[in-house]
Amino acid sequence: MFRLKNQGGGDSIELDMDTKFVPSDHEKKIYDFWESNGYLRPTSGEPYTILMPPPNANASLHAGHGMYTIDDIMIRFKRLNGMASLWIPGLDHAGFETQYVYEKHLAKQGKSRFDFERDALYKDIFKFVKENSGLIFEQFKKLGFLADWERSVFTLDDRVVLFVQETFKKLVEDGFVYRDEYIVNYCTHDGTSLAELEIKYVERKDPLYYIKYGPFTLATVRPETKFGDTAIAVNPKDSRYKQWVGKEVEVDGLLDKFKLKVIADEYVNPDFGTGVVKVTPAHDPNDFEMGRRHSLEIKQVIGRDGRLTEIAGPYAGLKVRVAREKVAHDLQDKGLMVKIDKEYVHSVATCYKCGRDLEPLTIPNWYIKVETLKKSVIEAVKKDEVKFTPKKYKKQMLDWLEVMHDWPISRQIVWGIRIPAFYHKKENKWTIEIDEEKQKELLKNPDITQDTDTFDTWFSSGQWPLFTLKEQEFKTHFPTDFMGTLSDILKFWISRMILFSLYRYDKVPFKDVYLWSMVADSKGKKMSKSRGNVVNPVELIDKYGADAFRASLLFGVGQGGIVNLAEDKVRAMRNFANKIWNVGRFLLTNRDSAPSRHSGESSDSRILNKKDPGPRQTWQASKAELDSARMTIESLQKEYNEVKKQYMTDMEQYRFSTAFDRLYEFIWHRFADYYIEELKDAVISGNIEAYRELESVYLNLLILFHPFMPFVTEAVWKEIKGEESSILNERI
RNA sequence: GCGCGUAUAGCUCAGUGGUAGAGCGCUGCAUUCACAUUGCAGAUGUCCGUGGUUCGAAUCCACGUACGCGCACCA
Repeated sequence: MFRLKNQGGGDSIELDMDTKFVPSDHEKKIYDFWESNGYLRPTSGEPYTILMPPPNANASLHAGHGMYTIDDIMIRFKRLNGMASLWIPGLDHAGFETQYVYEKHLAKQGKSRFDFERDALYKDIFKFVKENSGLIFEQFKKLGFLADWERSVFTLDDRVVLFVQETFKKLVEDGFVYRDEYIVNYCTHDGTSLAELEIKYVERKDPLYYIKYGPFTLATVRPETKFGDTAIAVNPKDSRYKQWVGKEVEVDGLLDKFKLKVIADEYVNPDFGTGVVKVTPAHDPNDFEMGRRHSLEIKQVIGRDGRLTEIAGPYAGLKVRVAREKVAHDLQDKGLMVKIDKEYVHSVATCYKCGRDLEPLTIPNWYIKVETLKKSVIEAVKKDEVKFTPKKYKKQMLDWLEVMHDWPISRQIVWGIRIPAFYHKKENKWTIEIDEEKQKELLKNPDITQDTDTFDTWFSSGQWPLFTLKEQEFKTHFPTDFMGTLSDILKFWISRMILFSLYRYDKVPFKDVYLWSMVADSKGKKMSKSRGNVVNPVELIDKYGADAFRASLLFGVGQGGIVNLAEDKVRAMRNFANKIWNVGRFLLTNRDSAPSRHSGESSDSRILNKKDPGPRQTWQASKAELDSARMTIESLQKEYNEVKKQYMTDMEQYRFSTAFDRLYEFIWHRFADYYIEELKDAVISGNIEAYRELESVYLNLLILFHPFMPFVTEAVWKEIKGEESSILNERI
């Protein structure tokens, strides 16, 4: 720490500023200062609003979260530009994710969620989440984030739940929701269906069985589903099979002989396998579609438990995988197996969470019809009402919107917002009721039950911008200004936020979307536990300081997207923070060499008041030396102005890395290495003009640089301007 | 298969129609000086390949190759 110690008569001033910037000596203290002095909340001025992408409530900081720094940079930058920056944080209940974590927690105690009643389980998870939440905000504070924590919104807050249910009700009333037996990808392990986006496809080698099927031979990887076949399909243009189309053929199954209709459908690729497909509408999405087109019966062979149903006769109760091998074996025994292609590579739908194969099953689900709703989203994106940075995401968004299908929003889990749909057994109809009193009233009728499913998490978080602001703020703060978030949730989240916002408020939720990419290891490889390359940001922050960590996410980062987090880089940034600190130290040391000091004036105004002519200059210098110093000063001024101009452009265009690199280069290699060295002799021997110029440019640089490295800039600012001052009160 | 992007020093990446750049790493020198978390100097490159446009291409264009991402398909 730096202190001016007035000893004795007060004339001898001793400098006591550490030769090194030690982050831990400053960061906590500075953050507390910001927090207790209201710097987390907006000042007066034009509103600038960012809604923080809500992290999972029970999450703790991982490297990817570091990129929230971008949002903080914008908040600080705009504040320094005189705007009323408001950053509203929040937490997401993250339905499936969190329940998954909780179930692992239960498993450790030898329990499973099936041991609990619905309400008890919900309460337990709620407690679990409450106990584990808040940690991430503390870590965000370590990173210096200037968010208004008191306004934090949790996606299970009462008013949020109500709002989300309201949206559902409105969607139902407007005819955008339907309930249907529909084929979904179901994880039999996690016990829930997943949306298209949550599926992870993996390439895998599986045997492709060529089996005899009536007069045909056909290829399948899933012989065990044959008990659910309700047709055989060929391509209508396939001359080989034309004679069979529309006829029934007798098939010798494993259990008995049965008759199947042969249908013609464009879906069938005549070049694949034998050009003949068995149609199992209950267990294959494409077959399901074909089944719809041809009004085929749906026969469930696999249950939600992942085991074969009684339709499978002797195979009933077997798990899918076991059944497959047994069926294949038995087919072979009966001479129905033509050949097995063991080299067949295909991609398999797996659960993104647990990695197990998903079972396409038919399950009743609430669906949102997106055909009409997405039109306005496409239009808004095309018209740049929402702008994307980097630009490539606009195209990606539009491409995806084109193929966006109806969205199944029911999840068979407890942790989430329960769907406010009530079923009348006798009348066989559904009622949507969001009023709690009326819900109780309904449930008094023994023939009425509430749907046990909850909404897909993205159904609620997709409405994030609609329930984070206060009612009256919609006039002044909406659309919000900036949405900085991870690129991999572009489709999950960004698209839905725009959709819901346009649906309910007829406005886009934000003007700019900035997508940062994955934070990877030093080699650009994705961090993963299995790879063992996961970097814990907290350790880096403790070791090198928050500023260094933040800066390392910006320094030398290309537009390609991947951010390499390398300890070397963090260390280099720590060194840079130290450089900034030491420039301040140099200036303070020499503040007192300026001989123009007179007792009645504070040191601040003496040095910083440019109007002060410094009349008592006793410095003796040759004219040549003076001229040389003056020329250097002019050149510094010019160079600084140019740097500032480019900085402003970079910042407005969200080229954070470029802005940072430029300042880094200028501060270190021009300002410190060149200008200070050039003017050093003059300063030391008392040329106050040179001193003032250096200090003035330095202070301005601190302001420009503050959004990137908030702590060190504030720390030096306080050294120079006093403990109670803050760089956040300055304007660029 | 379709679309998008990337390819530059040992590593990670900037960059520009006219002499090839940074950080880290490496080599040498300096040091009572704000900073050794420092400074100065230095070495290191078929700027992915091929062809084209041009007075001139690492830069623009085409094709190819490799990698990354998105989408679709996957019986």
